[in-house]
Amino acid sequence: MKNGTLSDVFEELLDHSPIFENKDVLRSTYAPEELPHREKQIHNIAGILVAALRGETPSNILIYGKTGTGKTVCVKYVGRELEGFGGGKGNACVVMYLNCEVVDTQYRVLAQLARHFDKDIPMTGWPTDQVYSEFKNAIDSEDRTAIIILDEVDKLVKKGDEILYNLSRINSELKNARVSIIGITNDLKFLEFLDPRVRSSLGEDEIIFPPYDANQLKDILEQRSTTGFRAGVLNSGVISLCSAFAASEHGDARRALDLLRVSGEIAEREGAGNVSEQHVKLAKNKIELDRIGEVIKTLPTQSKLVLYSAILLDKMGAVDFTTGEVYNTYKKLCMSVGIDVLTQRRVTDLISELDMLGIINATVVSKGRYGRTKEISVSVPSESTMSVLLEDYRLKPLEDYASLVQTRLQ
DNA sequence: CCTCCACCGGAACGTGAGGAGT
DNA sequence: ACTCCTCACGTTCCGGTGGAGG
Repeated sequence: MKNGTLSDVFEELLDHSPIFENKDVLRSTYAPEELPHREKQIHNIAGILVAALRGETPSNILIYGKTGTGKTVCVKYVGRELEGFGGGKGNACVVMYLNCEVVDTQYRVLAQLARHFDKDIPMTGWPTDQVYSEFKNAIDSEDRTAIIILDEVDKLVKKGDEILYNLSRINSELKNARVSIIGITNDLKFLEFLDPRVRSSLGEDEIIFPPYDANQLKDILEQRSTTGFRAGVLNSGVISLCSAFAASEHGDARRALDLLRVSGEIAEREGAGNVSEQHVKLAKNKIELDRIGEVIKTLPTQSKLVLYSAILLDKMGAVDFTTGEVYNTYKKLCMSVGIDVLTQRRVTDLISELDMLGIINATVVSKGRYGRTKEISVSVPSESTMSVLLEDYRLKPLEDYASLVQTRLQ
């Protein structure tokens, strides 16, 4: 009987999410039919790529823009349309998308491209030349235009720009097919590191994607929310608030969408019938906390110890404490963990770094007769931060220490 | 008004890892 | 295999300082 009721619950939740109609729409990876405020850029790209439909070689394109400005989604969109259109008109177009953060070497890029034409290329073992000619033959076997999209192309260049050089010259070795390259990057300085020959050929055309402003973000969120959420669950100010938060950062649409989706998730978990501005604030907090947690996890051990000392002091009831106090507890911690003790000079630097990251608050104050120091307070929740810190195996011995403080408090 | 605390923070230097060049 | 260079991380040394208390 119990099982029966439980599966009813699953059934209920599966079929009728009270909040979401289709959550995938609210992910930044989803490609919608319409891309608001990118008409100009899409038009530009299409204008360049249309040459492919006439059987000519389109110019290579370099696309700039910060994260979350819609570069990838726009290029993919134009690519899809082009492929579909070209098939109907008899001028075949092949669009290949590669994310260079994943495929980050010459060999892998070529192998991936060749596999697109159903070639069997082993993960490793072949000489790169052979993979190159395999790809060349495959592509040249028909009269067609191939468009290669290299996303995050700056990642590829870090390991040598030979591949870009080869690809940009491949047209002179082909008889039937034509190749054009679209590079996408968010690193504006990346061109400087490039071989001049590659630079001029890759950057025949350049398109810039500016960040979105709050109103544009609002349009994007509104458009997605109509299919993403059930009708009427969003309170009136929710979308404005999400876009305002995201716009005040970098105009990052990815952030805005995350914020909206997480707000919905929180509302859903609460069992609320609709999403309120309060949920957005909670979501902003959650996202921020996740970010901070990530930062803390990747801190160097010494910084973790310093932070741990600060949290201990905080838990012992001190509201503000000084560099000296932190340093003293830090020294004790180092002893009990068996890690070298750094000098106070160095620790002040670490404290400043933690301050910069927004994990602690440190301001210099003068206490007159009693010297001049930094007043420090912790600005993250101590319990959860402590457990994140204890995940580090080098800090394991401190678990006892933590419970010791706990008992002393009682 | 002067003193003097308890630290701040700049400068120069040491060290070892990792990359480029040859 | 070798040197050379850079870079991050730390140390040593030390001049500097806001303001409570005398």
